[in-house]
Amino acid sequence: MPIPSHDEINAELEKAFARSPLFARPGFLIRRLHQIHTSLFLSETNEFNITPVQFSLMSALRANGEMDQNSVAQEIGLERTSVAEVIPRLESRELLERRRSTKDRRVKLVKLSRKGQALLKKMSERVQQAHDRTVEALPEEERNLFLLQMIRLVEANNHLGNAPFKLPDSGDA
Amino acid sequence: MPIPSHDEINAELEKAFARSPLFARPGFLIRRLHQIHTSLFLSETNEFNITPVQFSLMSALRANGEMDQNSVAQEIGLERTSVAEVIPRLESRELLERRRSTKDRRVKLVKLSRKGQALLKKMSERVQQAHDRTVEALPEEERNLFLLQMIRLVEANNHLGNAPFKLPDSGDA
DNA sequence: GCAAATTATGAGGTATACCACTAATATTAT
DNA sequence: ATAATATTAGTGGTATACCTCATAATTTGC
Repeated sequence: MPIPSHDEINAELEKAFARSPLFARPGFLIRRLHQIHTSLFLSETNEFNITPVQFSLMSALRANGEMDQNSVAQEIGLERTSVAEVIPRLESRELLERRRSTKDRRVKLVKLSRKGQALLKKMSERVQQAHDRTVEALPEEERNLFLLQMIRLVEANNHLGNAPFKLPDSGDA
Repeated sequence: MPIPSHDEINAELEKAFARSPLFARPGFLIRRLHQIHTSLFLSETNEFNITPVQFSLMSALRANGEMDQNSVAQEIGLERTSVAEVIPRLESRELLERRRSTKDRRVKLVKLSRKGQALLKKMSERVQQAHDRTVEALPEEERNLFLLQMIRLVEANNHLGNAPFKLPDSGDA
């Protein structure tokens, strides 16, 4: 099945706008997609009691090893102070370890604990499921284009807000 | 300019994944898009001191007239208790009016005040700008397809967004 | 060498977003 | 008629997400 023509797209859009005028607003659709993905993620991984952001943070630590908190924030595109809230929650569950840098005593270095590594591994299949299910309703041949479009939008606007994330190579995540 | 071929899409995707492995995760991209749109919305409309959700709620009231709070929640795809938090904030600014239904004394009916209507009108151009800028980086001929894809995903998973974990038995509805 | 600027982190505040529980009212089932 | 159930709304709790301000440590400018 090919990607639909402009005429088909526009006809479908007209019908959708009739169902709800909110469908004409990208921001509304993005908010709903965010809710939906979060819901899928939590239901897939509920036995582990980990949120999407917590998982992203731990993934970044697995890929980059020990890091200071600002670098963590840049790796996952999250505001510095939000990261400072997430880390203690994971630390109290002994999924992370923290220590003061001896070179720069302002810096707190964070790394994954063995327990954290093990948890990431156990969760990975379920997490992949959650991401897959998020875009499952699109015809397969459209999914990659959709991903690419989201990437374009994120990269084009990465500078906005206080949580730009670092684009240059970041290993695995 | 036509929509790119599958080969072109896949080549671009490979390059993007090399820039950041997080780009392979729909959930990550959606979270970033949500941050980006929120940032655009707030910077476009900062003189009015209204959030995207507050604007959606007021828009629903403009479209539907007086409603009970549950209906408002369903209109904008927001959890009932979140709506119950947003409404008092708008009410205290006299943008909404609330009264008890005489027919069913449990129900609180909400509607836009004149002040609320005027504010919506004054904001509308800026809000449109925020939504436009969110998808501006896509080639024009791809924007409608992108919108339609988001609509498909939202409609296909609409049952998940409002209350994840609520009804373990159904799976539909 | 030392004040000034910068940087890393944290604390307090506001606003979604959701869950679990409660209170009040309405509906139903017997 | 009234006890059981359902519905509407609110409260308190947790977790993003971001802002402003504060604190401590480093770097810089002179």
